[in-house]
Amino acid sequence: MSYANSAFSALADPTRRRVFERLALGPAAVVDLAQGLPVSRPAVSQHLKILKEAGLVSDRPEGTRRVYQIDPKGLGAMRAWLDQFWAVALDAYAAEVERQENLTQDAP
Amino acid sequence: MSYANSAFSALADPTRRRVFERLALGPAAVVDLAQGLPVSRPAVSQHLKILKEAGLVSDRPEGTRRVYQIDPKGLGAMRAWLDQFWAVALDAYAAEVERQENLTQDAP
DNA sequence: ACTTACGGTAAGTCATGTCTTACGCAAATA
DNA sequence: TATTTGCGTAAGACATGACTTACCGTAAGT
Repeated sequence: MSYANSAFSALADPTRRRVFERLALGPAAVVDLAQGLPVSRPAVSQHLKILKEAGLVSDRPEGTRRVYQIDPKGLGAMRAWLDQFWAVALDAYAAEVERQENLTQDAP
Repeated sequence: MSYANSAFSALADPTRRRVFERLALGPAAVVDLAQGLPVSRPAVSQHLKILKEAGLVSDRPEGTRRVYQIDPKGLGAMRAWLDQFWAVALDAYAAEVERQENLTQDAP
C-alpha cells in the first residue's frame, strides 16, 4: 500500500512503462535497456531509480554491470489498491445500468 | 487496454486519487467533491475530465448538477495490464530468491 | 598501472501539468 | 423574465518532470 502511490506515478510515464515491460521479459542491464529506447542511458538510469523507489524493480551488481529485474512488491501494492475498488465499481455499474432501464421504461 | 495508459497517468496525481476514492463511496456532484479537497472547484472539474477520459469515471446530468460515479472500464483495463505481469513478477522473484540461496551456500 | 566498459549523479534546458481567477452557458426557482 | 446555482472552459502563473551533456567512481581486461 505504501508503494501504491509512487507506483502509479512511476508507471504514468510511457518510457518507464516500456522499461518495465522489457524487464518482464527477463533481467537486463542498463545498457541493454537503453538500446531499444529513444532516450539516452542516463535517462534510463533516472527512470530505473524511480521504478526502484516504487518497489517495481530491484537491482544487483554483476561485475561492472548492474542487472535490473521486476520486483513484485510494487505490483502487489497496486493490485491491492485496485482490488479495494473493484467490487464497488461493479456495483456502481450495475446500479447505473438498472437506473437507465428504469428511466427509459418510466419515461415521462 | 486502450484505457490502461491514460488510467495510470490519471491516478498518478494525488488529488485525482482522492476524487476517485471519494467516488468509490458513492456518486457525487462536482460541488460535493470540491468541498473536502484543498483545491478550487474548477480544478476538480479539470481532474474529472481527465478521470473520465481514462475511463475511470462516468457522469450524467441531474438537473443543474452533474453527478459523477466510478466507471469499471478504466479499472478493468488497469487490472488486465497488471495481471499480464503478475505471474512473471512472481517467477522472477522466486528465481532471485533461489539465486541468492545458491550464492550464499556456494560462497567463494 | 593503464585502459575500457558500465553506470550513477549534477546542472541546466525545455516541455507538461496543476493550479488560480474570470467568464459564459444551462437548468431550476421566484 | 430575472435570479440563483452548478459546471465547464480559457488564459496565464507557477511548479514538476523528463531529457540532455559533462563528469566521476568502480570493476574487469591488457
